[in-house]
Amino acid sequence: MRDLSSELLAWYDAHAREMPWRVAPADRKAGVLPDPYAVWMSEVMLQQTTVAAVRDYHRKFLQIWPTVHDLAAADDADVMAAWAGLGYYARARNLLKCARAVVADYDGIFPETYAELLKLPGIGPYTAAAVAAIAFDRRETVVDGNVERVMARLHDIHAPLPGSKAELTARAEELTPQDRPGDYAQAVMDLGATICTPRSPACGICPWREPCAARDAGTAGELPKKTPKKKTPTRFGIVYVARRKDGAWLLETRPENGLLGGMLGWPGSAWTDDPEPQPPFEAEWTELSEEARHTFTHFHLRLKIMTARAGLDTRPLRGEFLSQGKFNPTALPTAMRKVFDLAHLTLRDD
DNA sequence: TAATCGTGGTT
DNA sequence: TAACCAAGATT
Repeated sequence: MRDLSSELLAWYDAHAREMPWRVAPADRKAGVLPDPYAVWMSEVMLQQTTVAAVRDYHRKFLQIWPTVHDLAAADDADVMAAWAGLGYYARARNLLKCARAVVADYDGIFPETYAELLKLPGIGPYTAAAVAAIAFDRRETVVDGNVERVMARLHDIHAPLPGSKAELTARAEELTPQDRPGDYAQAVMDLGATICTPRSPACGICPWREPCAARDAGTAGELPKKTPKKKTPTRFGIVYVARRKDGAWLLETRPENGLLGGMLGWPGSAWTDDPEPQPPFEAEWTELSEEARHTFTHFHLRLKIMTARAGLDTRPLRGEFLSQGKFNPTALPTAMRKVFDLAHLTLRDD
């Protein structure tokens, strides 16, 4: 039986992608391991998110909060504001919970085992394996979208995801080597990201082209199969953008759970087929000519924007006025940011 | 188990 | 343009 993992590691030694939080294979061979905090941070940010999108956020977080102690002591609102734009905001809430748990329960030292990591907030099967393997070089098997795709092709597995996940995981586990499991984990993912891509895989230059069953069968480009998803519906909503004469904006912190949970946003209606108007205070609300459009994972959203001026004595039913200096539009999630971009000109300073 | 949860880039 | 896709976790 050929040593597939060794062949992939040889490829990785020459072709590893460069990432700020990653220790290059040559340095790892010299005994260097990365900062577990930086690795954990990167893996959480990389959940369903591209490396390109993560880079700047990772740099920013490490600069503002260099250690897990710093992050654990941070204000919730500051962390959510720093995460704004990256999406999947439950990750940011769990990031903070996890940092506080590591400080409180582990004296600020990240646990090294899969089982212990898995107990922490925001750390699931993938991230627990990734941190254990990459930060501590433990023999754990990462199974992300890349690994699923590579295994489906290597073994020419046509059963559709997500049902085939267990089998793909088993195939991945039996390939994980005792030596350099951390580099191996990163190697499979690099392979999937750069060679064994979803469409038009570069089989001609793949280090696993010879043992690859799908390459042999000519089915690589159509794997892995996935059960079809239903198309995304459209929901509607009404948002209210109000500004006080002193320049303050009316905003609210959204509930912890649910869509955009814990993030700053404009008060407004629920997002439904036919939303009910819910002005946050009595006023002459003016409808903006253009609506804000945004697409989430599972629905399209169209927001009608109402604007009004508020008096200094206005007491809103919901939200609170944030002074000009305290309100930073970059702290808004993208959907709310689009509303601001459309509305702020009509409410500009007098 | 299946639905929920963002965003930006690619095809 | 619409669908697809990205180093998934949670409930």
